[in-house]
Amino acid sequence: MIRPDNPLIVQSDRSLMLHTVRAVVDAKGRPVRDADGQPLTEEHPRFAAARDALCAFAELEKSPDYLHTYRITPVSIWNAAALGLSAESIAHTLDEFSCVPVPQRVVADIREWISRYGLLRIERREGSDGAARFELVSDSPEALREALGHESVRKLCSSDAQGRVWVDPLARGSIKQTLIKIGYPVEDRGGYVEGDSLTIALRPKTKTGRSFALRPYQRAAGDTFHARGSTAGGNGVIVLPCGAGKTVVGLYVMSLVGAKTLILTTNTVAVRQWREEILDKTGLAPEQVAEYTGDHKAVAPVTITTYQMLTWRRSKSDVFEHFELFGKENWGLVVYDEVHLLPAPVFRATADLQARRRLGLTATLVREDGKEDEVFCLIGPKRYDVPWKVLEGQGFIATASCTEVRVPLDPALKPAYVAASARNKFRVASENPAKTAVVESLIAKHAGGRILIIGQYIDQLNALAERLRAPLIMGKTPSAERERLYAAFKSGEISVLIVSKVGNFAVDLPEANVAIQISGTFGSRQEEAQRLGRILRPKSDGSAAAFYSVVTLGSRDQEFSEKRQLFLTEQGYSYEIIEAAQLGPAPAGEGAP
DNA sequence: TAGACAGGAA
DNA sequence: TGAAATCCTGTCTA
Repeated sequence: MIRPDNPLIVQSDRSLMLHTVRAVVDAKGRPVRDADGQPLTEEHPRFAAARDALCAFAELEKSPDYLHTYRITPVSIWNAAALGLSAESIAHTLDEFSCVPVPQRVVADIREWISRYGLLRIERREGSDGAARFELVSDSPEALREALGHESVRKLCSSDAQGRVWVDPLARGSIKQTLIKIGYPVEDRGGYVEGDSLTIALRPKTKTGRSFALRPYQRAAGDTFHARGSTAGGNGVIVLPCGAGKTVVGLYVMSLVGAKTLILTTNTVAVRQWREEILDKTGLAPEQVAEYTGDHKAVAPVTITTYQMLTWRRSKSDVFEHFELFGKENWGLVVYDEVHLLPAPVFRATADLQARRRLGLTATLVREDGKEDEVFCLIGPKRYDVPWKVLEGQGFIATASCTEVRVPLDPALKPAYVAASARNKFRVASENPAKTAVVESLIAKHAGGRILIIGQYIDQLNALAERLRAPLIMGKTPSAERERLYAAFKSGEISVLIVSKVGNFAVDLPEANVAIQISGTFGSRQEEAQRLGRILRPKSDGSAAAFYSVVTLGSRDQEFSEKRQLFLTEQGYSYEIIEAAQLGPAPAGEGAP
């Protein structure tokens, strides 16, 4: 059936095209034109509903102004299957929003993939000697035969005289990795070792005396993950926006599991923050919570460490000396903070950890290295997520407007840009000095606000710092100096702070309400999300936050900027695009030497 | 024993 | 695609 009022087109290559706008028509169905004779458009009335429905099983690929492109992939479908979506409900959603018939091929693919989820299962069998054995089973003999047809699978298991297939307990992870590569996401019902028990109680009041209660979505996320009585519970990933309290979800899951816990984070600042949160919000005593880092290698019932610590090697050919931490205690739960950054060697270690409960926490499942399938089979499927806009609506994160400001390339740089090799063009465009005037205009526009300026290149940031006479924090800045500047920013003593990539991680500046991005990593979607996250803490006066991305018009800078925006577009943020000229000239004298 | 800093790694 | 930041360990100083 053709329904021209619908916004979606499903193509047979499994890409989805979603119209964001439609033409405005008069009573007779003729397009309405503006004064210049251009057809008028309005937001498509079904766009928002379609976007929210699609994000459950498709990944946003491109998001130019009028037409968003999604893609359906096996992993996106399997994550949906793990959340309980059926092929019928997905097909129904596609059909509901589609303006032309949905290709049967696509529906058939979705059916095929969904049917493969859980087709192969790992089941636990108690041996006569009481030891657990793991059997690879399937309701479909052909599927099992096909899987065993692969040499790489056969290596990891053994068949007995009855034709039953036993998985080597140490290969429980690697066989799942192997099978997902050939299109069989295994459902692991092998269960978990309980680990040494440890009572972890959440306090009704924090140590600092503030009342503390789980937010509804935090409780729901933890409960869904834990889901007692189900062998499916106990592993998987919880996806929540920056600033939505992922640590608290971690604490809640720890209290539900009630066992010794190993927590892996990205850096030492995060290690300390986790420890403080645990001591502040649970009944655990300081000696029960240890930090295992370069400074201080302690192991306790709850131990927090970094990925880098675990993956450290004396030399390239050497062993990972700190992997033994995984075996130092009888852990009942392993928490992976920022699971989208999990380094490859930790995947290997995690493959051996399939008998432990595993919780991944992240703001986005998307990895720039495309290892989503490894996260899926080794940590687990997505168990819970909340769209950013939903939390915004409930007031848990601040409202934000996103604006992309396009600046022409400084004429003086044109020859350099043209002459630069493809790889250098990006840098030349990123460091476009014409961006300075835009930044000055934006600062003037938001006078009285707390403004963060975020960039990638130290030279560029240095120049800007000098011109604006604003302090700059970068990697080399000693931690004492950093803390002093952060404190001054929080107290309002300084209103403009320039940060390099250090600003991507673990900076808690709840007061910041304006962020201006002047350069960023090639096409990193999650970096953009992190940076917006910096200003999403709810403001005490409930005011909105503003995010600006300053890019050079018609350059590689602009191309990558489009890619960076994908994730936030998926979450329902739209970028208003303006030309630098619309901001008006930079205020005279501002920051002049 | 703590802090500062250099060097290497991914 | 490349630059920057981070972390680790080890050594030196006070």
